[in-house]
Amino acid sequence: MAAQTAKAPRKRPRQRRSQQTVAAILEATGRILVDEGYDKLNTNRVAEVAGVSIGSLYQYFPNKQALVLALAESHLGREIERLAGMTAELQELPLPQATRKCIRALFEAFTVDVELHRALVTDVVHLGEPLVYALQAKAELAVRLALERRRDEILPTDLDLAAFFLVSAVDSIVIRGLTLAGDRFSLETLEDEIYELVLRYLVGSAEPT
Amino acid sequence: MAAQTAKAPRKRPRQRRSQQTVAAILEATGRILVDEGYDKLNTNRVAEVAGVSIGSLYQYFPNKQALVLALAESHLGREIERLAGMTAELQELPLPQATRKCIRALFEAFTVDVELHRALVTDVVHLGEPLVYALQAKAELAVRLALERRRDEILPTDLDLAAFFLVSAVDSIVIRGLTLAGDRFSLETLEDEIYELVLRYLVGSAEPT
Amino acid sequence: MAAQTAKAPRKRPRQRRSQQTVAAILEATGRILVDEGYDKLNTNRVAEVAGVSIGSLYQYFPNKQALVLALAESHLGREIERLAGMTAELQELPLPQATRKCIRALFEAFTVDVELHRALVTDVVHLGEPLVYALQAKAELAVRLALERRRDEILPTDLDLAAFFLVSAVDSIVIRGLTLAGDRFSLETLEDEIYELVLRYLVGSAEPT
Amino acid sequence: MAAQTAKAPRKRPRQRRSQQTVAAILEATGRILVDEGYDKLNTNRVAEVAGVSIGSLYQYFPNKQALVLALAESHLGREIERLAGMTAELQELPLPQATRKCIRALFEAFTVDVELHRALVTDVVHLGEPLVYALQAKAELAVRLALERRRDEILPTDLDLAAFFLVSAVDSIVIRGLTLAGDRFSLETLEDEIYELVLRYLVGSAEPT
DNA sequence: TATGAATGAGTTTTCATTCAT
DNA sequence: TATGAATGAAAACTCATTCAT
Repeated sequence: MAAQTAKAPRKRPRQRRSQQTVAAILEATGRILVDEGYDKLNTNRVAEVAGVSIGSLYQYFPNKQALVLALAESHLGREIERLAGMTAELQELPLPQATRKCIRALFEAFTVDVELHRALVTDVVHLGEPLVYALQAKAELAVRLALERRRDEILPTDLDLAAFFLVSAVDSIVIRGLTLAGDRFSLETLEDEIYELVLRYLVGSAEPT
Repeated sequence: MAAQTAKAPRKRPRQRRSQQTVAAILEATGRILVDEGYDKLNTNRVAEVAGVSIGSLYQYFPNKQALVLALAESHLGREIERLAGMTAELQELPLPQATRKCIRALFEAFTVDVELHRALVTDVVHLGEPLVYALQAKAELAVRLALERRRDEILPTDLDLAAFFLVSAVDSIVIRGLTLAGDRFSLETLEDEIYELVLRYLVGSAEPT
Repeated sequence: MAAQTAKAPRKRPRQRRSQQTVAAILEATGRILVDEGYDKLNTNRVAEVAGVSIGSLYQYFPNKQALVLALAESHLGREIERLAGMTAELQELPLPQATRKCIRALFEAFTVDVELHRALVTDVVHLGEPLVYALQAKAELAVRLALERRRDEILPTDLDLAAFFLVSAVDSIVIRGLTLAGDRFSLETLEDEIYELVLRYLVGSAEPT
Repeated sequence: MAAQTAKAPRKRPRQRRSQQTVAAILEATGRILVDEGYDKLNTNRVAEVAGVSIGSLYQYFPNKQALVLALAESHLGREIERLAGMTAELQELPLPQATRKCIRALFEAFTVDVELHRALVTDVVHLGEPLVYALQAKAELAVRLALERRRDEILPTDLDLAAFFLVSAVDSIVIRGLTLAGDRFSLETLEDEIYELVLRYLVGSAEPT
């Protein structure tokens, strides 16, 4: 997993024109990643698809990795935002509803662009470990906060552990449900069963929403 | 110079020396994959690390993909064997003990070489999806069989779904527990909590082993 | 994208600000040349180091060569001026004193910025050969004039040759003394020994100044 | 003058075939350097001229600089050998003859392939500073040894300084004589005058060989 | 006049794969 | 069978220069 090359973007685009360029580049990257996979992704191709010169690409991204990383950051970042926005209202609801809401939000976040999410999560994890870690950490924090407020209602006592478990289990089930087992279970089925899993883990038995 | 598409190993090594060569090549592949990632994996380097000539490598593997695939097959295969051995005895035990045993087996299977497991499951999915799928399927099958016998004792009714859930959740928690959160929780803690998670999911509450 | 061949600066900077800009650009060029060598010198970097936009750079210099050439001209020009100032008074002094004075002048001229001098004389010869040649020629002329007046006192008969020898030897000893052998000999030691060398070459033995 | 990239050759050619390849590459490098200059030198061109694939070039040289450096090493190395071979017999001769012989050897060494020497010494110094330094050091050592044996016959007392002076002066005069002043003085003229310079520096007056 | 985004030809470099020995 | 030199298509990356703003 070692990575010795600089991965940070090269320079921030200041003018409107250059922001469009960067956007076009990232979009092209995503498109290629989704359509053809990481193996087929190369900078020349990206530039071409983005309708931008290869020089422009290198003006903003020092190398291929930085490019993919920036895309991941931007995409996962948007997902994180979505989840974050939810934290507040979670506090007010009773546990079952909060759980339900949370799971649905997660689903929606991942489903905005499943294909891209999938590509990033499978092809690119090895680049974006820190990102994945950050995403996991953010999610755990939110969950932990939610759990703390209900410390008395729930079974788990080590809340760190519980948060880690919930995030890991739910996230991976969603991803695998959408990838490996993409055609075996419907989204609703998955969502409902995750709800059961979580609620039983937390309080021993699930009640209808 | 075009890449062939054949993916099967070129010939079965019959003699001892050949087997050692193949083993060395696969080991080198694994090491590079774990230490430096798929991006840095290239056949010349593999040959060098394996202490074998590039010509010899191509004697046994028609192309790069076949090489990586063979590694995945070999490693995941070993994991599958371990799990398979478990199926029989699971049937006889009461649920809690069976669960305990099952979790421990999964744990041990994945823990043989977590890093490699992780590398294969993340970096290489795009090549070895069928393999990863097979592993997951094998595991699900074992779990499913165990669940079927206790159909009446447990809450989930869709046993396919339940098996999918259990395998996915446990697998991912193990992987993340050992990698992302490697220093936050001990193996025992993880194992115990997984036990809780599973048992509650299955029967609503956990009892001591 | 083809490189033009025009080598003259594009326009004379009339206003103060322009002059500052040009100065900054030349200074940056010199700094990069000295610190990192001709290979690493590129116009974008020069502009950046100079704190000037690349567009401005091309406002004053039609191409990269013109840039480097302008630097060489400016720097070597300053050296030439120094030497020129010396010519007159050399005539009046007796040989040993004239020699002493001459060496000191050369020394001072080359010592203003040895590193830059060296960089220009080594890295850039292939561009600025005419300039280096001009410098050498100017120096030779001065020396030659001084020798002519003492034609009878000195051993060498081919004064062209002698002038060439003296300038070459002194110049190179100064440069190498300050770079390659920078820490082996002090400036005074070098100057004194050059004096010996020159005087013996001219009259067969050196006398105290 | 900073240089951060690896400059050492990549691997030693073991088989006869590969030695030929390396030789062809170096020869092509030299040819291009002489005919078109360092600016026009590029790896593709070198490979093409050498009649070798670009891949082969990179098998032996990690980058352009290493390539040029290897050429310089090989060429200057040959020159050094020539000079070194001379050291022994120098000891036996009387000073004037020894001097004469030494200068002639130097001339011959540099004249084997003047054009290449020139190219290396002008275009490439900035890469090969350590080389130039080594060459200078070797030469100084030889001269110093020769001077020591005649400590009583000569004027200079600081033999380190004297050796440094002689090597610097003679070397630079030869080089400039062959480059800047290439058409002004004949080789014989140069050689004779250098002889005068050296001998007068050493003993105050020159005698015929 | 200044700015800096954009260009793209030109170079460098990699690496899967072949093949002579 | 083993070796490792050679190949070259393809990818990565640079940088002098232009031009819209």
